[in-house]
Amino acid sequence: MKPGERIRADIEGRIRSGEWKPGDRIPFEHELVRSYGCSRATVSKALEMLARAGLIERRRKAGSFVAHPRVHSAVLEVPDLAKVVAERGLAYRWQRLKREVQDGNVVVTGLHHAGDEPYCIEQREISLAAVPEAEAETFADEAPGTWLLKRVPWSEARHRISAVMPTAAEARLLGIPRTACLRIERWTWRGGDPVTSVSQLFPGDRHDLVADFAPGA
Amino acid sequence: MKPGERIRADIEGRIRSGEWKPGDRIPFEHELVRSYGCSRATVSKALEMLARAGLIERRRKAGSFVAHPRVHSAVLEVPDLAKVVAERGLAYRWQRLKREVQDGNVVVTGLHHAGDEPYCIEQREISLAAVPEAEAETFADEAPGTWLLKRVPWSEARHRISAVMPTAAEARLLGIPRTACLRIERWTWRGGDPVTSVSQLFPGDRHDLVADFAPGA
DNA sequence: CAGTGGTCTAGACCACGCA
DNA sequence: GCGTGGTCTAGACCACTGG
Repeated sequence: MKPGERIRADIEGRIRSGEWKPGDRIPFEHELVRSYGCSRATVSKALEMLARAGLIERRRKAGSFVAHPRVHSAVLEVPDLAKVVAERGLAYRWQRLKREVQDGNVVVTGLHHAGDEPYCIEQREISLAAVPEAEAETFADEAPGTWLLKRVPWSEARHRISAVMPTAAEARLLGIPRTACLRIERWTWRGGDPVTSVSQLFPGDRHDLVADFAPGA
Repeated sequence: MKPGERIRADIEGRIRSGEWKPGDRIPFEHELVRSYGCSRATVSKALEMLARAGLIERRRKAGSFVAHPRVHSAVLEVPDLAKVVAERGLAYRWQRLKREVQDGNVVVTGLHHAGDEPYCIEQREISLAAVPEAEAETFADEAPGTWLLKRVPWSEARHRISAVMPTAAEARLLGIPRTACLRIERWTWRGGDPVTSVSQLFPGDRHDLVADFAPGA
């Protein structure tokens, strides 16, 4: 095992095992340099990785300390619907219901189907200022999310997840009684300018979100 | 500005602006060493930070490339309920409803209140194998989540978020009609051994989850 | 098999923050 | 002040992998 990796694994193990508890100071860099017989850059890099992973906090003059666990944070994956449906072994289909232009946005409404059943109602706005090519696009055959993925580079996003009752019209579209639905809203910007926003509505019994959290992994 | 930071900001800017698109190769390390007039370690560290942030991918022999954006991932914060309630300017209160021991687990059911209204039903199991001190704890005055935070070191967790209809009994406890609720379930392990699991049920109109995503931030 | 990134050494100066 | 981590230089060897 490489020296840096060994140092990192050693310390991480002592933290995860509980041998070193939140708040404890871990050895100074120069002490680790001596005990592991390697250069300071190597030790420093190992500690930096642990700090990035959130396992330790580093303070000048004071040293490095085992961090107190964050209350709870997790990486939430909001995957491509076509992929989710395919992984369940069902046929995926996009059905556009409406497309119009309003206030400089293309507004598209449609249904994602899994097998023969409706799976999600999507309402999306795309800013023509940010994505002028959207003007010429019908979104009849391809969901706007999939289309956008190919064109839009890196961006920032905010998600909001809530539980709502569907309106009568929404329940009819989804082919379900008026029962709890999961709503995922997402707003996307690039450089502060809005790119797109989307609201997706899922029958509560057919969709959920899973988020894993393994610090340092 | 420090050299490493400048290199990083430069490249990040070109990616975020769209000047360098997903799939584009960025200059080799040795080219950046020449053009910025600094050491390879500095360049390497800057690129490594960008790689960790997910903005670039590095491949031996081939070079470093602007990454294709992940479909959607976001950091979901699942904060302490007492804190959430306090931030809304409401009084927080925990009310234990039941505590029993079953199959080596302490099972606690209770209500989180915001102001004078019920805010969340919590059902929790705590493994006595992982947390033996829980045996002596009544959880009458302190919610088990808060209590655990102080005692349990680093752990892994999985979250599941779904929309459900409350049972009649749940609706009565929450003081709401039978309308959509958000359910958050969380399973926690340490070193592969289960520590605790919890199911929280919120009235859909009183709680939602927000997750931000700014790659590299 | 040549060139890339991955990792390492052995030094150095600096900025911060506690005393 | 002074010791800590933060950052940097100028080298070096190695492992992987694409051409």
